[in-house]
Amino acid sequence: MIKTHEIIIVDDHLLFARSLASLVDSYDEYTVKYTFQNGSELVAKLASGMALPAIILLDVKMPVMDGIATMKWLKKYKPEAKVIALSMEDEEKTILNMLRNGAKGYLLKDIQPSLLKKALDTVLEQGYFHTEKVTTTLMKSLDPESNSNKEIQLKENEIRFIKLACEEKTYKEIADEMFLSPKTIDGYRQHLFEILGVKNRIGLVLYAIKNGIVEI
Amino acid sequence: MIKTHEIIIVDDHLLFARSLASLVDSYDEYTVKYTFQNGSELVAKLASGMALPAIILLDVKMPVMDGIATMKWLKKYKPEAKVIALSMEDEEKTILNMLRNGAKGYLLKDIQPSLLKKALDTVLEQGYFHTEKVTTTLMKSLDPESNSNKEIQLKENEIRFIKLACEEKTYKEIADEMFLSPKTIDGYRQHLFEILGVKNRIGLVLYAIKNGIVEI
DNA sequence: TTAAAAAACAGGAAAAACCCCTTTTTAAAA
DNA sequence: TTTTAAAAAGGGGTTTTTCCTGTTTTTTAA
Repeated sequence: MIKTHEIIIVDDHLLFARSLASLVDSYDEYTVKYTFQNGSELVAKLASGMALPAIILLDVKMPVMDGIATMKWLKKYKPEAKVIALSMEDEEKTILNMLRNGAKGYLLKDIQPSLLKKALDTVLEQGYFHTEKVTTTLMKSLDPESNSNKEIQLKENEIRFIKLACEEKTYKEIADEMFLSPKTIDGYRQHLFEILGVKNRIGLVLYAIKNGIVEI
Repeated sequence: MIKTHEIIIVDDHLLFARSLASLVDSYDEYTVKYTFQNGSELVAKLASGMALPAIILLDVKMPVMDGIATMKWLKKYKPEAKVIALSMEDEEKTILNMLRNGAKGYLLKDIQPSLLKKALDTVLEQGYFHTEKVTTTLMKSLDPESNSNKEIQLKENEIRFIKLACEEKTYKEIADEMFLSPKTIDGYRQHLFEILGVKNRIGLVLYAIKNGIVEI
């Protein structure tokens, strides 16, 4: 009797999710148990007692509850979960963020399908799987020369401010909307310029977009 | 004997392409003949005499030769091709562009997989298939009231200016870089604010990003 | 060639953004 | 309870952006 490993897929693009399920199901050793459209659905199920599958294939970019948020939850409540992150982008920061939160592997969606199979097998056998690309990124991040290694932690209000700053509003209007003094807003602005290394509001907007703080 | 219709999939994300193939192959009536990673590969094959498949599933956003470029080629050399566009984004402009170039259907990748089956069936039977979303977009674009129908044509210099405005530069610096008077730059600014319907430079930057004038 | 349109340029002024430095309030730690 | 640190608010200033109303120059087309 062949033992099949259960897989859960989390991806907001249903067509992709189901297609991927179809592919995974075509492997004898694996069977897709569920597909979810976002992290919340997965978390809800796990929280209500569902057993962990052998592997979770987790999309990074999702609305509602994205890959990173989901990883953080899993790290806290289900640290033994084996997660392979799936992503369109190869942004260094995102990759590191997922790995730092316990992802066992990171696959770009443009890989050869055979690599998925290999990734699944390897994660089960060895506990992790990383492509050349990810390994390189990892190495680079460990390089002390590379200064870009410290994660910037933004406060709740700062994020609220940034989001509003990415609209066509004046600081005065933002202050009103946040029920704060314009001077406080000015303080946020100044502080953010400093820690993010930007020169003006344009830089702030670009930072916000590049780092997924705002959707456009 | 069941007759199966041949499908070709074009998508740079191999994992998605193969997964989708797996899903399509699971339908009795359809079989995937090829998967290509970009428009060029498809075009090359067609140009060298390959017969058209029943339906082409064509990703919109691809490197090398994207969906729109591919549609333009097909419109010219293989106008009888039945193409269903696949896309992540529901940007009105892109949808219209694909349809204008002869796509028979436009599916967002977050649809229910069952809808794909329906789309394939319908395109074969009726020649086209459109979801509610696309129909609405179409209607809106035909509505003469909707002013958003006239494509905004930007001048060379305006585009140069916009690109620089998306960096952390002052208008003075931009003027220097373009060898123009700051007053001319101010004229560009004012004119662009008007025709693009934005209130300030932030709006301009957002417009530029949304419309692919700048890469971020 | 000439009239019209578009592009470049300007003066002046208000509004907004940006900057530095201080004080008050709040929250947490010793 | 006192000390400390951070968040919020303020004072007062410079620079940049934005806006309005023009003129001059260049380009386009009749």
